[in-house]
Amino acid sequence: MTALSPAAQLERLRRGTVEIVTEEALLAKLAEGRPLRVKLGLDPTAPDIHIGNAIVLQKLRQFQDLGHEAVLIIGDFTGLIGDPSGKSETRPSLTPQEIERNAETYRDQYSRILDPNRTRVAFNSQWLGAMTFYEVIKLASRTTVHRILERDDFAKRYAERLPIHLHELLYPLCQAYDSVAVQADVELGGTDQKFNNLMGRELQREVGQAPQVVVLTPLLPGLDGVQKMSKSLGNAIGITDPPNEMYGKVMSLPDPLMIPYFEYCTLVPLEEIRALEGALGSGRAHPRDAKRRLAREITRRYHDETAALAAEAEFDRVFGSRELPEEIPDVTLGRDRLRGGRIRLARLLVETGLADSNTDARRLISQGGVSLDRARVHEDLEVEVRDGLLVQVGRRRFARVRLGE
RNA sequence: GGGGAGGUACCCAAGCGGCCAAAGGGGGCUGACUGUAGAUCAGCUGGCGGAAUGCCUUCAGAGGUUCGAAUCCUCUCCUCCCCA
Repeated sequence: MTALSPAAQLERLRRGTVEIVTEEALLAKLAEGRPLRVKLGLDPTAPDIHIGNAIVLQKLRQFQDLGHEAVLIIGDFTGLIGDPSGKSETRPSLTPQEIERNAETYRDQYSRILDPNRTRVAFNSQWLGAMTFYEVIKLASRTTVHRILERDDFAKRYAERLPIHLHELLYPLCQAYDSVAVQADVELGGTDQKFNNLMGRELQREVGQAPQVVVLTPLLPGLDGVQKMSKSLGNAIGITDPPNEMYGKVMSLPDPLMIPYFEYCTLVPLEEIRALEGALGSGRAHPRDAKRRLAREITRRYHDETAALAAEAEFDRVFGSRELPEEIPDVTLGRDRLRGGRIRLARLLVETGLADSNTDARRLISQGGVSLDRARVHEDLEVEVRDGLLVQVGRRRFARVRLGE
């Protein structure tokens, strides 16, 4: 256990959270002087962590560093039933083999942030799948429809007369039951999990357990600046993204997102962030420079200083002075694709994967987005292909042609 | 069980017999400019085709009416509302 006093621990844990229900309760639990069991529920889909869900994982890591115990709950059972969010598609059912295989993947992925030696991974099918229908009904009797409909996404869908499937109403209960099953002292989650986590408190109280403390972390807006970061929305920065991509994605953030990103995704001291915010507001700081720093900080956090600086240099080269990137992917082109060493340009773009279809390729050409060996080509003509030909689409997609057999 | 309203491209949403590959918005892509892949402005945004008033696929699914259907009819699946 840490030598830190309960108050000092609370002080640390509070940072970067939106709400703790309640701080008094957390303080009391910390004062018990035992390792607390901190629960975090995760989606059962393939784990691809982005810097948004990394926020809550980092909070969990902090608990670990203070000597507490992390329990990751993979919602394989809840995920198997269907879709709780209403928006996304019904999830594909996972076979037991897939679940088994995922167990390893989860450990591997999450150990990038968590301390693997202090992390327990559990699948909720273990207890939820074992329940009899009788037990399910008994569980359901612990709450009321009105209570469940208070959850804002249900309330909203109800008001808008959008479909709400019966089993979706059971989701909060399932998740709450997870807390009962592992006897959680604390449950972490994004602010969108507030209702479910609070339900855990209530259910624990119902069955005679001490109610868990709920710690809520902010949801990070995605690259579009509107929706929350999510891999499926294509607005995410993955923590395993290569440095160049990570740096570039940060640079593409809308300006107003810089401050929240500094706050949630970097270790820059709060006072410094406030100062920067003020400087930006008064025009004393240049937004581009602030964003460069942000991109460096984030890239450094998931890679290292060297990689961050290299990514910055690369970014300046390609987008600032519009020079060639350091590495250009080779694309092998079979000689059988050529006619007398030549090929129609649109075909070449498709063959090299720079365009989705012939029509797409033509579109790009006519819009002036295509260059061969740095020279713009405006017409879809037959072009001479030699080994090493540089094909470019837009500012950031390159391919070096390698002639194969 | 009865009655009513709906299911349109990546998303939202118009269209309600030909002028519909299908308005508009979002998203995406390209260009200009710049402070970056930010902001702004402009263009593009099913596929095949050198091109065409050309061909193919698409308006929940399957049939049908018609010279011609996203648009009309029948059945099926799905959603919402009202009544029971």
